[in-house]
Amino acid sequence: MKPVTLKEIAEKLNISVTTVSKALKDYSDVSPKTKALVKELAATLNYTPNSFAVNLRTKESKTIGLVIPEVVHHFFSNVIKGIISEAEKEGYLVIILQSNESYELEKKQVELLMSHRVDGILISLANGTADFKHLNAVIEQDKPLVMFDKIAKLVKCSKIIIDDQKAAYMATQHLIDTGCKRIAHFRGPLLPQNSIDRFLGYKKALLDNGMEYDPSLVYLNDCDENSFDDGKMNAAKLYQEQKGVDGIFINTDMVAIGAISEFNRLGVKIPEEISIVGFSNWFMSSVISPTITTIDQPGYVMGQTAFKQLYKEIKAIKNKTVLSPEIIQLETALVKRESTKN
Amino acid sequence: MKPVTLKEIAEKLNISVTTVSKALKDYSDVSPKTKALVKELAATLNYTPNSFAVNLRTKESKTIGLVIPEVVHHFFSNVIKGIISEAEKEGYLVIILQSNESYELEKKQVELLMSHRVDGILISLANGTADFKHLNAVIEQDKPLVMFDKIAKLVKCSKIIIDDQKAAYMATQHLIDTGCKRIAHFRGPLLPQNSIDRFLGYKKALLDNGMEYDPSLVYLNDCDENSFDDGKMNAAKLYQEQKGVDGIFINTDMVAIGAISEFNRLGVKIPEEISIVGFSNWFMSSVISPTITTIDQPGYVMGQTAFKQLYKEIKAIKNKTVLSPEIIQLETALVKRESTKN
DNA sequence: TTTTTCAACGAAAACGTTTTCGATTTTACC
DNA sequence: GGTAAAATCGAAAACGTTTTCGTTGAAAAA
Repeated sequence: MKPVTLKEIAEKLNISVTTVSKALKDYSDVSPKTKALVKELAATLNYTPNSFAVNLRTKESKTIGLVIPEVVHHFFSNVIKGIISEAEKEGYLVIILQSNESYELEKKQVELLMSHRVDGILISLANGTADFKHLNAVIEQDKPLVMFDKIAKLVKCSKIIIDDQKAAYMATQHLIDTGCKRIAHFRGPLLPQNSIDRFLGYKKALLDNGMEYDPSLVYLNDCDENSFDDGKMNAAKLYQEQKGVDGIFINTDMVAIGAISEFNRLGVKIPEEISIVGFSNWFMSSVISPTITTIDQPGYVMGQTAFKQLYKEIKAIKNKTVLSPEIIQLETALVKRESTKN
Repeated sequence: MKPVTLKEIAEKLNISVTTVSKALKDYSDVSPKTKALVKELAATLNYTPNSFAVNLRTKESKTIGLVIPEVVHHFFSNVIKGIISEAEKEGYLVIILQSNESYELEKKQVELLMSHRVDGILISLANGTADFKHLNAVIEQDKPLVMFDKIAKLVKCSKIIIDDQKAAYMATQHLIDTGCKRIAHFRGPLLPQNSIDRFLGYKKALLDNGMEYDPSLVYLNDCDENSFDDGKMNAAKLYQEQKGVDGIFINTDMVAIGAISEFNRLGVKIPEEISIVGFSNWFMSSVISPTITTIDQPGYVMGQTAFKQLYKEIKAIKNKTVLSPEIIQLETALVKRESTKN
């Protein structure tokens, strides 16, 4: 019933706890015979080390924390999967917490993870987060912290990102290349870095192609999310304003799907009357009608990379070596589908 | 730099570790004055208890494990979210592991969680799992185990499920009510209980309505997943066989989406030529064209309920009271959309 | 033979808490 | 003043490991 301990094994074998512990860890100063005896008994008794005690001794728990804005989300699901699969290879477990795009909650979750003494923290910021005390506190305690996707440039830690600006440029350029003359942008919320960078890429593409940048063609969301309804609302607004828009670069596929749904309802033909490019390449975008041209964002690989970097830093701290933060940029690609003209 | 300990607080205040510990936990045998002193110093030093030591002493970690077949999955994402949000209320953290629909991996993950001594385990079985030793091992060690959605009837533990048979009956009845005369079923993999129950519900509905049950109209998947491609392949097969089918009840929305995609490609009109009912009410089903009539499966609530039940059992074990396993059935509902007539 | 070396083991401290139980001091009461 | 009761504190054991440092005995070298 009660879990077996080293002590019990030691007593049954009439040797010391020390020797049992060493035998199981293949120390060189225990004879092959006793090693065999100990290992055999441990196996038959189904011994597993008490990880609470091990943690206390070694000061590490082989557990990391992950804070993301939202679990029910195609991109983040993929990131989670990448992290878990990579962590597993190194024997790490992952505790997942949500910020629900709220700064307050994010702060609380980070503190919770710190109090549980995870070995490191992986985080993608809430859209509203503009204060970084809670993150700097982590770094000051010498606990590895790696940010991914939604990052803060001002925090001194490693970051795994894509080149949002370049990807947005690519997306906008594709609209231009396929004949769009007046291109709007659904920008999403104001704050997060990706939103800013995607906007900048959009603007740069327009200017580089000698097109006018018209601020009134940039549509913001009401709240800090990127929802289906945001897409619908902005599409309805754009339709009503009749500004002669023939192409839209949209911040996120989910919003693009909302927009398409609204345009379908209004009888606006895509891509004949309006071309649309989304962002992220959610699975859904490949099955909706029309299928959506979008930017492929490598969530799974981003998760893997983020963990690998965190792991490097965890090891570095154990060896008391200092690692300077790295910024790792992952490649993106344009996926052409039906929502833009050939 | 190094975390503050009780000992340090005690030394600074010239009192014993015991008193510090008790002061922080509001024991009645420490004076209000010292309580105030201790609490103040603890706050300014930013003291947080070393959870490794607490775990070792109290033999609990306030952490539970969750094993699911797949993270990138609309239904399971919602379950995860429900679990995390409910766990948070009680101060529990959630470690998530994937089985990738593999029995071997599932077994390994459960053992991993046991060796990390989580306080309880929540699990939804892999489709291939037919041997339950790893689960019975958990129960024998007196560790609370709650299964949800994909369960094994033979394991003596609490289960949170829906009435798959009833829901499938409802779905099939709706096809019949809207005029379908020859109804096929995409059954998914053979093994898991839901697959069996949904099939039984389908069959019962046919027979209750005086319709013929034709086994050749039941399509299985190639592998243990329920994928988009399974839907495409089965749809293609059904189309090719020309058996006069005018309605299909499909195991899962993802498969239904695959089927619809294939029918769209083949020019088969939905619902005019073939009506389709899916299962689970994935978000995607409400935006694809045509939108899919489906069964709403309450993932979020299922997650919440599963944690609540697990929590009850964790508390019970702490109090050394015995709780008999409960089977909790959640309600489902038919969501009528465009893929069925009227 | 004596000395040196080495293989094999164990005692004990440490990690930071929690909790029991006994000791001491203060207060209340007669 | 003396006694009983209550209030306040602390010593110490315990949780189960890991690791340092000694100790022992036997084998090897002198």
